[in-house]
Amino acid sequence: MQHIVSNPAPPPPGATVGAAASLDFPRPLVTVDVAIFSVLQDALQVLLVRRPDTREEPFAGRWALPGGFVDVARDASLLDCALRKLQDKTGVAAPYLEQLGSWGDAQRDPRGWCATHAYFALLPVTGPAAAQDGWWAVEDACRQPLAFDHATILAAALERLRSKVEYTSLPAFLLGETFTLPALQRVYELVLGRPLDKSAFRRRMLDAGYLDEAGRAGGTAGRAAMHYRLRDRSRATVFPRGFRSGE
Amino acid sequence: MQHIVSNPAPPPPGATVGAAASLDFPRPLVTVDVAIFSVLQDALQVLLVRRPDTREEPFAGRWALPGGFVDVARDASLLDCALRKLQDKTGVAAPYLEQLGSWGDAQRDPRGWCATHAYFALLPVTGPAAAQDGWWAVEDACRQPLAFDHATILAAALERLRSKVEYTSLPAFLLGETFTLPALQRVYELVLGRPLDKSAFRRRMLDAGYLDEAGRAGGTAGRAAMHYRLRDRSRATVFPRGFRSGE
DNA sequence: TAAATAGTGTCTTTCAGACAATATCTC
DNA sequence: GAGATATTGTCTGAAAGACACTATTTA
Repeated sequence: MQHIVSNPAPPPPGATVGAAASLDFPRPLVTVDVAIFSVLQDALQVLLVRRPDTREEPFAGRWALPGGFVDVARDASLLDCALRKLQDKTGVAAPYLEQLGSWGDAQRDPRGWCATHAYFALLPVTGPAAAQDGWWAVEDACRQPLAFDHATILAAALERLRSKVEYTSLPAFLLGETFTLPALQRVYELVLGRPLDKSAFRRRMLDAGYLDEAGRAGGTAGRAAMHYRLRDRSRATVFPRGFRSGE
Repeated sequence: MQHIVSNPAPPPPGATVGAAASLDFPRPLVTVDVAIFSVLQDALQVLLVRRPDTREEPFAGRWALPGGFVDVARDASLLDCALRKLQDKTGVAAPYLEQLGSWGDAQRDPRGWCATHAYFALLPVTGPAAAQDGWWAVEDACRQPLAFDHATILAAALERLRSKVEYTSLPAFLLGETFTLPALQRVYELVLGRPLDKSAFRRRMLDAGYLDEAGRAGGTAGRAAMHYRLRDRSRATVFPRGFRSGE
């Protein structure tokens, strides 16, 4: 049961030459899409873009996740492609970025068989970028009719995010360089949609040993909170258990 | 998820059909690979295939994960493509199959920019299929030099499997239609590489409520064990906690 | 009846949630 | 000092590991 792949068909765009006769078959379209999350106005938000409004574009004028075709000349890898999209839309170079999954079939894009590679990114948004439109509270974004199967992808991204927030340090990537434990707890609560116990929360974060103290800062009313910073921004910390074990 | 299905024309390779001028650019190669796991001879094994030994094939003669190009004419989706590969190699139609991730860059395939979509499958192997060569104990397979970046993919598959075995019912898909709790525990131990406590294990499995009794059967020495069957073969069960919480 | 394997009971430890108490900040 | 917020301490209940015990089968 050896499986020889050779499918005599019209030459693909960009087909190579020489001995590569067996590569002469139709290739799917290849795209990357990114679900970019942040916390703005005390809510979890996602960045959407409008599809170009030209006649020949599919889903013209619809809202969509940022993304587009892989450019084999510019993108060294799928990850690089995702980083490029992210840089284009947000100016952020190195956020938390994780591969979510792939969706590929003959139907999802009217232009032909297309496989998309979805990533999700977490980043803090500050200053003018926060005013940029395109930020949607996630509940609103989910109610919106999105281009392609982006509603499915967004739902999967949210599900993954909410699931991982139960047992990882992911929410820390939604905050800036330093942050307080109460602020972090608030983000956890926003994503999870339920309140957490203060004492248990602190124990969890501190015992995990993934935070470094970064000085005390005042400013608001009440006692000044200790600031912390991530010991390692390159990866999330996995806690030994999730919140509220059973239930 | 309203989804406009209109596929006006097959991907025009090189052609400029109507307004589709923007599709006229080089496309990556698109493949699917599957890490197929089973338990044979009291060990976790993975199925490898030999790359064709012809001169013009990359990695000729090397061992590799089963896989190959997506065939846009035959495969309705990436998942269908994975199922086809699986059917070809094992004859099994509906095993546990999960998407693992994508690896795509300009370097991994000498034939050009290539994105692969990796899946992993769990299935029981019985009768003659067990004699088929290509089954490798996972430790041996990992030591083998594999084609492409399949060593990376196999390592990721193993990591995912081992990680999920800590808190899901995945190992049950490595066994046949019915099985005993001692047999199931043995599979957990094989995958995890450490012994588990009998009492705690049974409590866990039974409390999760994902098993149905399937009659008692004797045969071997000692007391006859109760057989069980999965209540729902379409999805794995997630336990509220993992084994040995901290540590 | 002995050996082998399946299945149960119960004690202990661990740890997360609840919640009360204390500390420190601004005004 | 009052109000607001941060931080700590202690109790309690649930659940997993440890391990000894009981049950049922074959030889």
